[in-house]
Amino acid sequence: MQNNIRKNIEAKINQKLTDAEFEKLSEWFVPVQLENKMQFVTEGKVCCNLFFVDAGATHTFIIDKKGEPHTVQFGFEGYWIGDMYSFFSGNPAIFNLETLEPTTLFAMKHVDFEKACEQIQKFEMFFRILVQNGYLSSLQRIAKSFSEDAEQRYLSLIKRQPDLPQRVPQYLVASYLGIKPQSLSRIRQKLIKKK
Amino acid sequence: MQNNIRKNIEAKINQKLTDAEFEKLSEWFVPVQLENKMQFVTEGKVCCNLFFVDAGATHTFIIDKKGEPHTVQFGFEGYWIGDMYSFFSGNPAIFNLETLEPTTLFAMKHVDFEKACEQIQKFEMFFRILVQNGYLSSLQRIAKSFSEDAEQRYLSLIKRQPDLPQRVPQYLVASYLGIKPQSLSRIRQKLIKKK
DNA sequence: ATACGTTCTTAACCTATGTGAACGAAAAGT
DNA sequence: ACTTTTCGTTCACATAGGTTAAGAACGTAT
Repeated sequence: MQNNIRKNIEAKINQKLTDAEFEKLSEWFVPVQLENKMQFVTEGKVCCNLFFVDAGATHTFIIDKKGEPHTVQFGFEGYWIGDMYSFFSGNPAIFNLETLEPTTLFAMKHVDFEKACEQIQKFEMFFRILVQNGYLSSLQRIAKSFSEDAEQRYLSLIKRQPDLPQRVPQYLVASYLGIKPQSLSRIRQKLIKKK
Repeated sequence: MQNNIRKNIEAKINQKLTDAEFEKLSEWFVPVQLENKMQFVTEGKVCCNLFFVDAGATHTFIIDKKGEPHTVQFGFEGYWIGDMYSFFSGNPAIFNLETLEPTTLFAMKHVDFEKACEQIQKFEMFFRILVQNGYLSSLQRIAKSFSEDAEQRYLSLIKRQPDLPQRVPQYLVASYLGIKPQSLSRIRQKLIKKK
C-alpha cells in the first residue's frame, strides 16, 4: 500500500530498502483520504505531520496582510509536503495547505519521524537529501524571479510542468508566478498572437 | 582558533560539544584568509568546500543571461556559506561567492564533512537544522516577495539587519532586493521626505 | 593637490504589471 | 433545466520600477 513511498525513497537515495526496513517505515505512515478543497494545515496552528502525496494535488499558500492568498508550492503524486517549520519546531505553522483534487496522503507524525531517523539510517539520509534539494531549488527560484519577467517565468514553468495548466486553475498558476490572473491572461494572449 | 564554530554549533543544537568532539571537528576546518573582492566560488566550476565565516563579509550571486549580477544571500560572521549544490552533488556550482571585505573563512572539504557526519552525530544533527532553516527562510522570502513591494522589503530588511547599509554598498542591497540602484535611491528619498 | 574611477543621486521618459469593472463561459447547486 | 457562483477574458487607466543619461560625492592612486 505504501509502495509509492518505497519507490520514492529508493529513487532518491539510489539504494534499495530491505523488506524489514520498509515494514517498519510503513507502519509510521498513516493513509489520509481528503476531498477536494479541504484545508489540512492552517497558518497559526501547530501541525506536527509530514505528508507524502500518493495521489491527487495540493497547494501550499500564505495569506498576506491584505488577505490575498499566494501559492508558494504545488504538491502532486510523489511530493513530500507540509509545514516544515511547524513540523520541526512544534511552533504554529506559517503556511496553509489545501487539496486541489480528491487526494490520498500518507501522514507521518514528528515522533515517528524521529524514530524513523534513529532506526533507519537510510531514511535520515533520504530526508536530508530531500530538504537539501528543496533548499537549492528555492534559492534558484529566488534568483530567477529577479532576472526573469512574468512571461519568461510562465514559459519555463509550463516547460518544466507541461500538465500544470490542466491540473490547476489558472488563477493559481498566476498566484504561483507572483502575478494577477488578469496579467496571466494578457500574457497568454500575447503568446498566442506571437505564434 | 575555531572557537566561533564551536559556539555556533552548540547554539544551534542547544547542546554542548565534548572537547573530544570539538578536537576532531576542528581538524577538518582549514582557515582561509581572503582579501576584499576575491571570488572564491565560481559558477560552472566544481566547489566541494563548505565555508564558515569567521570574520568579514561575503555575498552569493548569480549572473543572468544579460550579464547582470544578482545577489541571493549575504554572509557575515557566523554564517555558513558555499554552493550547496556543488558541495553535495559534485557537479559544477550554480552560484558565485565573493568577499566584500577582507575575510577569514574556515573551509571544510566534502570528504571531511562526510567523516564528520558519520563520527559526530551532533554535527549531522546541526547540519540538518542548518539546511532546514535555510530552506524555510527562503520559502518565506519567496512568499514575501509576492506580497510586498520594494519599499516594504527594504524596510523589513534594514529592520532585520540594521547594520547592512554600513557594511555593503547600496547597489548590492538593491540587487538583493531585486531592484536597480536608482530605484533604491528613489525609495530612500521618498522615505526621507515622509518623515 | 590632481586626476581617475567608483558609487550615489536626480530627472525625464518608458514598460510591465496592478486595479477595477464588465462580460461571457463553464461549473456547481437546486 | 434553471439559477448561482466561479473562472477566464478584455479593456481603460494607474503605478512601481526600469532605462538612459548627467552630474555630484567620495575614495584612491599618482
